[in-house]
Amino acid sequence: MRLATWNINSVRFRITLVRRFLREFEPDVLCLQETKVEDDLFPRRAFESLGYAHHAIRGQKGYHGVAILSKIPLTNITSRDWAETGDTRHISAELDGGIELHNFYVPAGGDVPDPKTNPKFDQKLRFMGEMADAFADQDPRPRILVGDINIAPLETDVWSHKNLLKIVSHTPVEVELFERTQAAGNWVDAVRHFIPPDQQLYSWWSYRSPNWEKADKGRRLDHVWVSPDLAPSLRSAAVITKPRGWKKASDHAPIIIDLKVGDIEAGDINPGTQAGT
DNA sequence: ATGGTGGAAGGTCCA
Repeated sequence: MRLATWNINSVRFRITLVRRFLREFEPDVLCLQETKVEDDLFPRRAFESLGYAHHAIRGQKGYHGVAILSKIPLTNITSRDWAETGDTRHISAELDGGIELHNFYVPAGGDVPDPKTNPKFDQKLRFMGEMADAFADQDPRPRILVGDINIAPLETDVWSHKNLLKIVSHTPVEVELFERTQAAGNWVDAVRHFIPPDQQLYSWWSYRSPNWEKADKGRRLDHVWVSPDLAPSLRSAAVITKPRGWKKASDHAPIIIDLKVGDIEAGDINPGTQAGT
């Protein structure tokens, strides 16, 4: 099974890029964040025509929004309001075969890394805290958590650890909370499972840096976690950097993981698609 | 201390 996650920054504005990505990389399941569209205006047909018949969509007008588009049937579709944001930042579904999939868009947190003066940062910390609690007391079962977590935890997940220590997304309080959430759910970082932590790895490059590729001032804000029972099924994982260079690109690159589950064998990711070095 | 870019909404917010 091939699973992809991508902060698309408006699914309608970038529907051509989404279709190109689906044709070139053929994931079985695609998780999107920042779809920026109400559910009844979601471009379902574009996905149906490429074989993604099963949809779990939770969106709102103009901001946020998450979606799961799948070739595999989805059941038990649910969503939750985390940290009382009132935003559409989460949707979950069960994949045929029994894997529980959670798709998150964690709040970015604003500019000032102080929960006392910046309500957005406070909300981000509470959001992550609730995520830690939510998965801590569940029975061990196959599950996958993906999304734009808006935190780059490792020193090698940012272009400069020192320069970003006080920048929201890489502050010590966020990193600590990220690690606590990961540990509470016994989550395995599927991407770092294959790409060693001493290697620089990013999934986001700001629009504000004109030559993003050459400057390469990126951060790894997007993540794929799997429950420990699924870790032996992991076959490969990669940040797919190419779509960041496409015309009208999202500022985030998609991530793909391949798993051997059931009778669906994972295809190897094409050479040359991996990020870094 | 500021601005750089981008999408969507709609004369501004959020990232």
